[in-house]
Amino acid sequence: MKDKFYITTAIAYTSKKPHIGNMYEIILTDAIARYKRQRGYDVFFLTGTDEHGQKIEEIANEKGITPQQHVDEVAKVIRDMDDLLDCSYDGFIRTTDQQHEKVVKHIFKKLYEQGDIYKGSYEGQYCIPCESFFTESQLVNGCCPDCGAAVQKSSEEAYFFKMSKYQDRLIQYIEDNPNFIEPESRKKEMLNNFLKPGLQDLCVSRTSFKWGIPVDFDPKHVVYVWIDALSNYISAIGYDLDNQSEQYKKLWPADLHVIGKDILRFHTIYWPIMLMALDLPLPKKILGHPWLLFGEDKMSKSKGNVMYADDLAKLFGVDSIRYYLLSEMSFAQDGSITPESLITRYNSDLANTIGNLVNRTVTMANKYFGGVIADKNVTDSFDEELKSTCLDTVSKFTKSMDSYHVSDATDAIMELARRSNKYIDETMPWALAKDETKADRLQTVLYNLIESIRYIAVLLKSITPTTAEEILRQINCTISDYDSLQKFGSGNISKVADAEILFSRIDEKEMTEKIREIYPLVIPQKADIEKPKAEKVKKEKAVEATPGIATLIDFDDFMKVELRVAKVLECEPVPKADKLLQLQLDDGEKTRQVVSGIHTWYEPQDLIGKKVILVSNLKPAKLRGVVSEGMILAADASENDVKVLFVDDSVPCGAKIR
RNA sequence: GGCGGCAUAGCUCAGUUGGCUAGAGCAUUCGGUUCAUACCCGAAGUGUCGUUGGUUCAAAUCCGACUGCCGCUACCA
Repeated sequence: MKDKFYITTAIAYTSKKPHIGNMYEIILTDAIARYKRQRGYDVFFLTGTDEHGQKIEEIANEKGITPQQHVDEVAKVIRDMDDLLDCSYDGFIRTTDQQHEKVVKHIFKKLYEQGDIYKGSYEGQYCIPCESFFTESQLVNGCCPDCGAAVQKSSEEAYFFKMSKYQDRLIQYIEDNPNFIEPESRKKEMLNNFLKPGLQDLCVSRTSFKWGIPVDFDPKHVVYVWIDALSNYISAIGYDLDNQSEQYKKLWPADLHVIGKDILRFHTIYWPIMLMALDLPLPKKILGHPWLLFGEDKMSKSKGNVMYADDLAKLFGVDSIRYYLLSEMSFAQDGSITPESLITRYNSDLANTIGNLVNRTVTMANKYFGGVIADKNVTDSFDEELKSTCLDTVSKFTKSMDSYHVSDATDAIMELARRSNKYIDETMPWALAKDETKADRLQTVLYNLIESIRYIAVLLKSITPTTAEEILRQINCTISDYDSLQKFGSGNISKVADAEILFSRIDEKEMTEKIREIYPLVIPQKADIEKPKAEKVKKEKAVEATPGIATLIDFDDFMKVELRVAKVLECEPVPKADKLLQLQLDDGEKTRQVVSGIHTWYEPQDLIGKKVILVSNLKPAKLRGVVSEGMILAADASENDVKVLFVDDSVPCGAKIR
């Protein structure tokens, strides 16, 4: 009986059309799924869409349609894109599916009834586009640190999940299963930043919007994103608390969740804890993949550097896009897409190396023998090397795919293609063709070549499925199972079809123009090319000018900072914080509150009645929930000591310092 | 501030448990070839393997310090 392999992508948020970088995840997952099928696994590949939340509600309102209409539209766009890119998913879940909603309600209720979820209240700054809450200190200029949109203060009744209850069990699990989180560095982040310091309870419901799954027993709440979205992995395969489907019993636990590095925390902490609370086994592995950047920047609409897979597929072909993403993205490091690199990789790898290899070989077979292929067993020393490269390639490919290092696997295929091209030069078929007595040798050479091309085709099945089939068609081969790669010569090929070009070479200038037509901002204009260099020089100069000290600033820059003398009226520690003191200051006009991280060195009585220097025009911020309207100046007296700068008592409060 | 990662040829990166003249792809130059999509093959390369101490018969590879970049995070203000 076949082993099962249950693999998932994260579900895509139905706010807008996904860009090329967003599609990397499902292509990666698809390559792994196809590979596992090739290896004989009974694969179930799940993907889908995350369709709830305030942002969807707002977009629908703006468009004057219902949220359901909106998500129906976008879910279709996403699914069409998946289909276009040949993603061979077996299941497609939408979080608006009735069955999913039912399961989520049940899960929420069960967790509430067993005391893992309790009612409390939530306060924070909420970014609607990102669907996330932020603390004051996370904000950048008072706006969302991710997208830069304005945030709004929200405080509302909410349900919370008691995360801390399970944290020790989870730490234990992660330590017992060292490969649970990959890449390794991400595991350390999770452990050191969240688990070891102690988990905060997680807010799991909202009342500020309606577009979500209502909480059964308290319908003014809707289930907030995590319980809703994460449950898809079990609801999609028929989990339902007390009545679990056969499919669920077969598939769970998942073998691999493929997700973006940005949502690792939710998949490696909250999701496992939810499962523990439900008394279900944990997934076997979470793979946090890197991002595809545009050049060195994150893709975003506002930067104008967004490209879409459907546009690019029209220009380059679906398999070229798949190949590009899979070969360009390494296991743990962010990858990069630019029109130039896309064209270069296409030409050098697909057109010149693989495409040309197939074309020249099949052409020769037709030219010299009318397409007939046979192993006449007239060998030479070159042959053995080619054969062993074929076998080595299989084992390298296998090893890489088994550990999900897909770009290493594509490298292995390219190596074989290069080796095969070299074999042609070594054996010089065109020279053999001139000598009739060498016809058998020539047959053998072509046979070996076609067989090594078969290896390439079979291995390409998971990477570029259409191309793989096309190559097999041209070499007229039906034996393409993975096991047939065990032994060189298993292809049993006797006659090839006509040669047809797989990837025609692209003219760089022409293609660059075509891309510029679609994405005018993506191709840098001449003026922009000089710019980054200039900036770099500038930066270096600034550093040079002031060795060891910060960059020099203008007087005007300094005058932007308003410093005033203020008197400490009251001072007390901030509750639940051991480094923070909360001060009430007289700034000459009014009393203002400042929070300072100096409790380590000062007790309240050391400060009360003293006069200090206040940065009075600092944007207010919240620290540990307490508003701070400015900061007081202190000096790093030594590595581990801080001294507050006190001012002579004769200086009046509010006096300006300059 | 805390935790983690990375610094190798012009560019993008490989370098397994320390071992002979440090590798690949792309780009560059030169040569070869003509079956093929001006393609392929070969050669030339350039490298103080971030800086600096140390361990060792031997270090890009191990340890310490420093510098720079990146990621995560915070009771930084």
